[in-house]
Amino acid sequence: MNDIDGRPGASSALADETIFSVIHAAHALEDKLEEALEKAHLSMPKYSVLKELVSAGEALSLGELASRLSCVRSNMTQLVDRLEADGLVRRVACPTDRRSVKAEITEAGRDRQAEGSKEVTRLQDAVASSVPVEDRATLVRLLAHLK
Amino acid sequence: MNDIDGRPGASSALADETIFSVIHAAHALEDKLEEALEKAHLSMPKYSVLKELVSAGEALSLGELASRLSCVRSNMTQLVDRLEADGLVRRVACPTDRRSVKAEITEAGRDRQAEGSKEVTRLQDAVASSVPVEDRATLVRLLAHLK
DNA sequence: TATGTACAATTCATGCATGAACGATATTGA
DNA sequence: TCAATATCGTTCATGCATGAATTGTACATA
Repeated sequence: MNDIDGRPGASSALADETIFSVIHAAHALEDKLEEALEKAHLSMPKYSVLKELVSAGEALSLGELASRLSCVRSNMTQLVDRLEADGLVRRVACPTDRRSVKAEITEAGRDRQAEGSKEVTRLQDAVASSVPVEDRATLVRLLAHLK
Repeated sequence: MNDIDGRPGASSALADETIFSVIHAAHALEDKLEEALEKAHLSMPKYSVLKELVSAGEALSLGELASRLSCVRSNMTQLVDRLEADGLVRRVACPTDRRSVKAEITEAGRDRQAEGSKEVTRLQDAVASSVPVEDRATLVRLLAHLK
């Protein structure tokens, strides 16, 4: 006796506003993440770039970075501008393709990424442990589903 | 035998990147929503304001709108600027408090909100029906949890 | 009543995201 | 070889979000 309004699809305790609820919940999570990273003086986009550079283990072109972080190139241009101003990254010319510019992480960048990572891990643990054990498998499944 | 890395909290198939997965999934959902609303020539923030005004059934002060949509006032100032430029809303002076400005929806605004609502409902149904029946209760529970 | 405090909206600076237009360089194919 | 085409990064215009500073108004109380 759910599906009160009789619309097909809106059944079984899935409210009319589920989409907004999910988005809202994610935003709340995002805010927590931003808050945690702030302790390391980093924003999420900046942290993502540093993390990518560290895990790649080498300098990456701006286009490659944009592609890996799923954003447009012009965004990466600005982001790297800011990271460069912070001294966390530096632009280096690509020797094999003169159109391309690579972003190389600096020592300061490495340090900041490590600090950020600590904070992220802390939050990660807190959030993970707040998810009821019996719901974890479902969460993972839902996530895979909504890809 | 989960919890491979042995960190407390990071257990039972909850990967190290769960936070990012959730945020990423929500962003994907958000993109779909933006895409749907685009058919009604609306952005999510604009739609939210119109929806709030319709459901309130009366003009609301910018501060009230900001508070209901959980954003800062300066943001609402700009948003209403754009909505006003679109002819979907109009500013009216508050008779009882000369500091306050109310946003009143126009006829065009009402129409657009209705169009947007149709698109949102369509997407809502599609998403809802893509969530496995046996996972729905859990989803609702998780959402309530992450409030 | 005058004054200090609280509150409303705005403006400004900044960050982050997009897409269009552009110049420089690579690559392809006639 | 050289003209068309594709790709790379940048710039610019725009939207949306924040917080700080400002202006105008309301209100409490000394």
